[in-house]
Amino acid sequence: MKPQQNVTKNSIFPDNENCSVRDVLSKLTSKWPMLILFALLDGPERFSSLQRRIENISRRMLTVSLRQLERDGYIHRQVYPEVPPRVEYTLTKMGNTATIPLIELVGWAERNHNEIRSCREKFDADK
Amino acid sequence: MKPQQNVTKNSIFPDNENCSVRDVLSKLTSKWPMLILFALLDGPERFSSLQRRIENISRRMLTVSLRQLERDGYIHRQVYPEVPPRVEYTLTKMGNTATIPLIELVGWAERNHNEIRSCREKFDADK
DNA sequence: CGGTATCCTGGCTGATACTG
DNA sequence: CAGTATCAGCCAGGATACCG
Repeated sequence: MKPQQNVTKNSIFPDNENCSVRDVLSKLTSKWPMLILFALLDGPERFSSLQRRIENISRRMLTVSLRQLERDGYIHRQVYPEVPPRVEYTLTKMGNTATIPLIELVGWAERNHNEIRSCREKFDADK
Repeated sequence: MKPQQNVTKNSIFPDNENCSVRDVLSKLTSKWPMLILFALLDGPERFSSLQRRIENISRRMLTVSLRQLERDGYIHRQVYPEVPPRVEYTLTKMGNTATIPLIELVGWAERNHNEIRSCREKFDADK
């Protein structure tokens, strides 16, 4: 479960641009997608409900991010042919497993953001 | 004005701008800082060695990212007053613990990037 | 060697208006 | 309700030149 075999001093990650590790992570951890995955952990959600739960996301960025998550297989988009239209988003199995390491990361951030803040203040004071 | 919060399900993360969870994660997982932390896992590194090991990073972005990591307390910058100058960067204790969930995340990405690629191709073919 | 300073561009992003 | 379309601004990030 090592990140790579580069325990020696090789270069860190290839920068292939075609779904490399860098590519996966950059999309997964960018501003909105991560929050969307978390919002879907409690079960299916509709577009407007997602927008309410994710503070400050614009309709446009919600659309764009949902499309990208769907494209990469993290979420499923179910359209119910009703009037008014209803669309529900759910985590796929892969989307679900992706949240596991993400939750770890969030836990770390919650445990450490106070220390980070104080480091930052100290650094700025010394300048 | 913020919209009323959902009664049943809460909003995901507050967007405080002052070292909140969102703030910590956005800096930690952005393009270069994560790679720098990984490069330092094997021990102290000098500026030029880091630039060699992190493919395609510019001198400028390496400087900027190192400064930010130092400011937030992830790394320590040690200057040796020699000629020519020598500067070594090392992970702090906190920086070290940060890599634990990050490595988990990288492991997930490595295990899943093939499936992500195939999802993506399927999605694009259906359009 | 290990950076700064400066300029500049492309892509991310938000705002607004419109629609099936 | 659940989007699209269009436009404009900003800033992360690259290129280049210079410096202690």
